[in-house]
Amino acid sequence: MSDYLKELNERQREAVTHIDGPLMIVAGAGSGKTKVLTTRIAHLMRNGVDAFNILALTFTNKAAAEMKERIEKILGNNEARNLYIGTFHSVFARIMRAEATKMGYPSNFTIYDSDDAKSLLKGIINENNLDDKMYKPQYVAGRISAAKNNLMTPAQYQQDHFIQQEDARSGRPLIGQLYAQYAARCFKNGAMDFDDLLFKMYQLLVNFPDVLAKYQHKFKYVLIDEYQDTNIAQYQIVKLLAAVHENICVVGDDAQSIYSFRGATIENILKFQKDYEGAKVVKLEQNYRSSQNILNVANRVIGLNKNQIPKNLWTDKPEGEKLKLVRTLTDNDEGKFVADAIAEQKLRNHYNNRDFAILYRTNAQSRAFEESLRRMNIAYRIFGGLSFYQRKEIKDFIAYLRIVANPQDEEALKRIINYPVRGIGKTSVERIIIAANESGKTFWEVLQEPQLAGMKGAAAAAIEAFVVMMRSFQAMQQKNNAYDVAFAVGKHTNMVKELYNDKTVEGLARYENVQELLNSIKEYTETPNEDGEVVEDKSLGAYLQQITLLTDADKNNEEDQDVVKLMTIHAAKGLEFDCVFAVGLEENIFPSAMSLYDREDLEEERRLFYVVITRARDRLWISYANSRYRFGSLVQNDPSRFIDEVPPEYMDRSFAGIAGAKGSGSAASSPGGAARSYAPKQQPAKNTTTVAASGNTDLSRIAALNKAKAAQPVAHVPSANFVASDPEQMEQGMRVEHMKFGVGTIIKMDGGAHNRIATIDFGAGVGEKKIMLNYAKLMILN
DNA sequence: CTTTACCCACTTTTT
DNA sequence: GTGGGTAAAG
Repeated sequence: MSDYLKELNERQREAVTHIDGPLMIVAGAGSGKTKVLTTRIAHLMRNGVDAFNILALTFTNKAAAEMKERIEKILGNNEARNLYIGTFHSVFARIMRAEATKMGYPSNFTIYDSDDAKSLLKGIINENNLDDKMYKPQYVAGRISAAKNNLMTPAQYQQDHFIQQEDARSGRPLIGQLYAQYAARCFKNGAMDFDDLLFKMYQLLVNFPDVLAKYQHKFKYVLIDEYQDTNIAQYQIVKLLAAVHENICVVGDDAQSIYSFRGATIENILKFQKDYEGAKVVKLEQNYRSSQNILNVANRVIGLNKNQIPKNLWTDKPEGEKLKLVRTLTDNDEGKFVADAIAEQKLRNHYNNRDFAILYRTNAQSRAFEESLRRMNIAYRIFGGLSFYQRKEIKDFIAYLRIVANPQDEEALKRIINYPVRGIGKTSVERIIIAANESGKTFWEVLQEPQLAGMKGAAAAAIEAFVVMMRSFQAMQQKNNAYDVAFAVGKHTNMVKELYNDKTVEGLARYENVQELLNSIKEYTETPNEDGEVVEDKSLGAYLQQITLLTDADKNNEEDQDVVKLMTIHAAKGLEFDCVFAVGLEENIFPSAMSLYDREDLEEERRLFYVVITRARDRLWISYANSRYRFGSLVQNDPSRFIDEVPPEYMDRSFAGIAGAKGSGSAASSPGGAARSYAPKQQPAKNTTTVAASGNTDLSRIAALNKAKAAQPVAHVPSANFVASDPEQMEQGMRVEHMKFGVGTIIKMDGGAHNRIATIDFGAGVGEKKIMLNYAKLMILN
């Protein structure tokens, strides 16, 4: 085990064996960055540093898990479990859990994900009677997020001239006010959003010197992965934590900085040497991943960017295959082409599914590939997109648990107070919110005394029943574990039963998802604490805080499933694959339409292109479609400008026609294939579409007319003496008159005592209708 | 109060 | 094409 140093090259070893003092590792793509980080941590421990004194921060849970695993492997014991390794967010959440009460938060504080944050913000925008077209929650959330990532309080935001000017110019001068209200409401709800985990952490360290001292002392060695992606808040926190010992090691690659939209600033890595005088700098420039050809392309592409630390990435691997550029007619053809190519490569070069990745710019692009892979019977898995925990049914279920752990959580309450339906509707909720805002009480407190909000009768009774139920769950929490509470919630709210009774396909999936959630909670509570000294917090509160920070990619780490992987390029950073399909290389997609007009933005897109190129070990395809469906309609985009930045000598061009099209070969060999259009087959198609189109307009007009006629109830003029009768008296067989539907016969009665529903046959033209007697006006005729 | 039927906005990228 | 939000009917 002690020969781990032998597996390193000279530069790597230099970085690993540097123990005390600041160290910056500039690690090019595929240069063994993770290996260096993990080996360095193992080396520290070998040299007497206690695992408890090492903090390693990453950006994804996956990276953290991988590091931990690899360190364990090097060390050959389980000392690694005492390390503090995790994402910025999860490590800070863990610390905040211990320290939150100092800041006035409950230790069971809720973590709001972006959906929670947006819905809270939306409510606030409405309360202020602002136009949510102008004040789009997403936009406002973005401004607030940026402020927090720059460590700016609401007061500072409102006093900052530049920002005020910006907001005024964009026609949204009140954002500062919204920020203040949003922050106050989060606090009242006992909740932190993702940005707060950083922002509040910073405030904690600044405002409580004893806390700062404690963690400075604890974390004698600090390591930061992907330093180029840190934002101001992360940068300042790290600076504070490392200030005493200055045993800080950062690893990064400016060429792979792709998170500036999240406030990351490349400045942090560029000024490291100024921040820490005498810092040692090690450059890792040997690439162990990609073939010569792939690397050449990557180097040329990134060379077009102006801002960068000079590097010379090289490899001693063979030249390898050229890149393949593929043009298809449509997005569906692109999907088909990729699936075909995978099938072919598997046969010809003995690859497995797991050796392939399909990488795209936006999550929405996955559909065509899913369909074609499924058709070809190729196993795949999509990473990212909607995470398991963002599904409606899961969020609903978790909302209950959140209230149990933290009754202040208004967002969770609003979410489920009437789900499953229990007769607490919109007006009741509005009243409660108003009462809560006026009295300064929390939503939950108002629920305790619904009379104060002017509630009475059925609504008040429903609220009371709801409160009693929630209290019983909260009482359970004291004695029972998270799973027992969750099980009771599923049972007593009727949620599980309701989903079970929904026999539609989606209903079934929802039911299964909830079962899966319950299972995962069970697993969480039953997994015994690891035998190291670290006693993991198994409470409901800890569970909830943890899962909010989980991404889909983290959920199952069954790495070895033999599946093709589909994900965004962002999600693929740090990963590598034998064969990579970089798809959707079209203007407005990649580079994104949002980045076309700003040099900095465009350079970030180019870095993204660099990232996708450098994911590939052996083979790389680049594809684009002439036209594709976006927002449900067909659009055409030019080929991406990045295609022209690939030196032609490293790239083969081809054209993938429609499946089975004989023209595919000839098109591929024709000159300037990429620019050539596929004309011949389009002539007849054009004709048919025109014919169909003209026919369509008439048809659809007629259909629309018919529909309008049918939808309009047959004009029935109510009798002059029409008086609504008492619904209590209505029974099967009676003849009744309806205000709109006319005269009919009650053929069936159902529904509960207070919600009777009559099925009435109104005869030809109207037919049978189900009428809720409480609301419809009917007159008994007999 | 609840359900349904339209209408619209949505697409960068993530903790 | 989708999912969420709103208006009108039940």
